Amino acid sequence: MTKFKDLNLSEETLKAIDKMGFEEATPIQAETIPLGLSGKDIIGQAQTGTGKTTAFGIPMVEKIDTKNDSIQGLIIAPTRELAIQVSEELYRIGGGKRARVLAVYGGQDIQRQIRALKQRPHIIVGTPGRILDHINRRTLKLENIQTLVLDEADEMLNMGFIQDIESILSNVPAERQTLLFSATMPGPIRAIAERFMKDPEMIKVKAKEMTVSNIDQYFVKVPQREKFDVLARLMDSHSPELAIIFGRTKRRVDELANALSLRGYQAEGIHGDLTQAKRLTVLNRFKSGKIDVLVATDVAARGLDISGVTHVYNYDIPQDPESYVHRIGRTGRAGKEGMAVTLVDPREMSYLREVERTTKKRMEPMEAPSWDDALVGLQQGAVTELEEAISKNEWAEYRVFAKDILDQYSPEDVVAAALKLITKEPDRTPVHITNEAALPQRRDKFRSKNSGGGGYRKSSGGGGRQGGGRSYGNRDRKGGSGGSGGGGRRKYSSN
DNA sequence: AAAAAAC
Repeated sequence: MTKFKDLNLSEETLKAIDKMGFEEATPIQAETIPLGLSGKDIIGQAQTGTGKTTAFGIPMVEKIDTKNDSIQGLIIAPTRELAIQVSEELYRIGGGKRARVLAVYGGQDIQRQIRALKQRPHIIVGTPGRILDHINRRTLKLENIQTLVLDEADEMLNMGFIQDIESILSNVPAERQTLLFSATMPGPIRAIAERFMKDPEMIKVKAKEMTVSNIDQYFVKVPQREKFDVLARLMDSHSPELAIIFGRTKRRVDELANALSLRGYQAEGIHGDLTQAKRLTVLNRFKSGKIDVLVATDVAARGLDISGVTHVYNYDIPQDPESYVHRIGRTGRAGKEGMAVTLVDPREMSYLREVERTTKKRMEPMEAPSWDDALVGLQQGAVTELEEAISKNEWAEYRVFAKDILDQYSPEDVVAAALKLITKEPDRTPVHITNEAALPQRRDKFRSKNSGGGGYRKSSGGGGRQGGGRSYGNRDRKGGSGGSGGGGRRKYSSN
C-alpha cells in the first residue's frame, strides 16, 4: 500500500491531502502521481470513485508556480456539474499551496466569470463550450498552460465534442503535459487520444477494481406499458435509501418525475433543459437527502460522485453500452454494495445481450415483483421505521397509554396494528408514460412523421390498466401525468 | 437516435 507521504510531495500539498482525510493512495493514484510528476503524458482508464481526480489533481497542483500569475493548468470535463465537482476537489488539494482554481461553465453569468478570470487563477476547470467562448472573447489566455487534463475523455472525444476540443487544443502550447482519463477505452477513442499526446504511458486499473464487481446487476423483462408499475413495485420492495432512475429522453424524465411524485415518492428530475440553478438545487437536494429519488437523463450518468446511492434503475436500456457502464457506476461506490436493475422491453432483449458483451458481465434475470411483494417491502420498511423510533428513545411520555392498551390487548395485536398504521400501502394511481422509446430499427416510413406514443393510446392506456381502477376509478384523463402529447409537435397532420 | 455543451 502506497502512502501519500512516500510520494515525494511538498509539505503544503501533503497537509492539504491530510486535511481531506486521505492517507493511503488508491491504485490509480499510486501509479499516476509519480508518472505525472515526471512530466509524462498519461492515458488512464478508471472511473470516478477510484480517486481519479486526486490522481491528476496532485501532480497538477504540485507543478503550479503560485508566484506566476498565469493560467498553468486546464481541465476539461463533459458536464457542468462534473466541472464544478472537479474544481472543488482541486481547490481542496491546492489549498495548502494557495493555488487559485476557477470553474468556467455555461449557464452562469459570463461577466461574473470574466471578473473572476481577472483574479488570475492558476487552474481552470471547465466545459468545452464556455471555455471556447472565453477564448474567442480573449478573456481566457492559455499560452502558459503546462498541464492539460481531459476528464471522462470517452465522452469528450465523442462526435460533437471533438471539434470543440481540437479548437481548444490549438490554443494550448504544444509543449505541455497531457493527461487523459476515461472509464471506457474503445479503440477509436484511443486512436484519437494518441493524436493529441506524446508517447503516452497507459495506466489501467485492474478490471476487477474498475468495473462493477460490487454492483449486482439485474434485468427485468417487461413490456413498455407496464414499466412504470413495475418500477414502482421494484422500489417498494427494495426500499432504496437513495435511488437514481435513468430515462432516455428529457421529456420522459419530466414525466417520470411527475408520475413518481404523484405516487408519493420524494422524486425530482434533472436534465439539460433545466436552468443551471435548478440543476444544482435538485442535485443538492438529492445529496442532502431531501429527496431520495433522482430521475435523470445521461447528464447525471458520468462522473458525478454522490455518496450513498444504493440503487440504479434504468427505466430504459441505454442506447450505448458505454452509457450503461457509466450509469450503473453511480452506485456501488467507495467499496459499498450497489444494485442496478434495467427494465427491458421484450423487443430489446438482443440489445441487452449486446450490452452484456461489452461489459463482459451477465445481468441476472429478475422477476417483476407483484403488488404483494411490494406490500411486503413496504411492511418491512415500516418495521425498520418502528425499530428506529424505538432506538431513538423519545417515547417515554407515551408509556402511560401503552399500559392502558396492553391491559386490553395482546402485545402482538398492538404492534401489528401500529405497523399497519405506519405502513404505506402500494399506490396504484394509474399513470401513463408517453414518449415511448422508439426502437432503432422501426424508425422508418410511418414513424417519421407521426412519431409513436401520444394521441391514440391516451384514453385506452390510462383506464384499461390492470389494477388501475381500484381506488381511484376513472381518473384516466388526469392520471395521464402531465398533459402528454403536446410538446414540440403541434403541426396539423397533412394526411 | 438522444443527450451534453455557448449565447
